[in-house]
Amino acid sequence: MIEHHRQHVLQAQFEQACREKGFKMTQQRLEIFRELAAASDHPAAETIHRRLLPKLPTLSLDTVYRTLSTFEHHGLITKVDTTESQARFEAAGEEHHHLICRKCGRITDFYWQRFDETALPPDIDRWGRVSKKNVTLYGICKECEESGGRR
Amino acid sequence: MIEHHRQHVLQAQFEQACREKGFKMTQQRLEIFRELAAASDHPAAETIHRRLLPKLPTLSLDTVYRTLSTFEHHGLITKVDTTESQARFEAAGEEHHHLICRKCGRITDFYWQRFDETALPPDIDRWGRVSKKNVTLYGICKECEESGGRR
DNA sequence: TATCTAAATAATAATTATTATCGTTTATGA
DNA sequence: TCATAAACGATAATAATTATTATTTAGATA
Ligand SMILES: [Mn+2]
Ligand SMILES: [Mn+2]
Ligand SMILES: [Zn+2]
Ligand SMILES: [Zn+2]
Repeated sequence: MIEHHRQHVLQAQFEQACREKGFKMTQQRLEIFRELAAASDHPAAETIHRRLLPKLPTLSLDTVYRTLSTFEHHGLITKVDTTESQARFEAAGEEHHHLICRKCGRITDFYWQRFDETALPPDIDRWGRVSKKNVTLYGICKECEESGGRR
Repeated sequence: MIEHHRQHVLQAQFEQACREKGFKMTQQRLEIFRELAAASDHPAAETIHRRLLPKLPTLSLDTVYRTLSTFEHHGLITKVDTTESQARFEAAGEEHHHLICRKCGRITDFYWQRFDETALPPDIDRWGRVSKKNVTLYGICKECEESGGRR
């Protein structure tokens, strides 16, 4: 099936990345990467750990943290800007931005090409060199507006 | 002097806010608020505590945390979006945005009226109601570029 | 394919950031 | 001044993350 094929391609790409970056391709790393590539909800380390336990029953939470840290340092994934205490992660991909619901805490992607193409205010140059620009919108999502909210 | 007068006005405004919100005006709260209103570096709770100890030697770190939480719930201050583990705070003021240096970690304000006035992408409406929009720019500041960095 | 070794893992302990508990102090209103 | 609920400080507890270490394993080599 298509899904099956996609998995295969993803795995090949990941193996390639490991070879390039010079780190070992382990089952744990592959599954953590897969999980993050498939997720759209910017999971925390604990969430990833919980989701993978059925498939990798011996996986330690520490390994999840270590692996996420490794991936981040090599640019395969990024941490999301939040005001929460738990770090939230996502696979590095196309430039995009985030909507955060103040009630349920869900973090949703959105794309905004007009913004991506807009030049920064000129005085930014005096500050230094900018390499990434993020927009975060806070508000209340439709689901929470209608019901009374908490995830 | 002018500085002295400003302090006085600030204190009056703060006392007013306490009365309105219905919470007690204590020395601790006043000093924490003052410190945050004067700071431009988005200090963490511990930083505020350290700065106030000379003036309030019995101030507990716990009180700083509790007070910041109170202020935040009443909209007097806000947490800053970061990927750090420590929460960083600022007094609520004019709409503005942040530059974060990847090397030294300093968070600098910048203003961008063009952005503030720009309409959001239309499909955002389907998500819900947005009440705040933040831009965060990541990069390397001039100081770090020139020297070798770390705060 | 069997062997070797540095890197990675899991278990555990430690650290860091934040919040809760509780007895004492204090701001505020009668 | 007095009463009282709110806030404080000391301390303990919890939550999130990182360090330590003995064991396992990916990947290189013979
Ligand atoms: Mn995202
Ligand atoms: Mn700011
Ligand atoms: Zn919501
Ligand atoms: Zn810097």
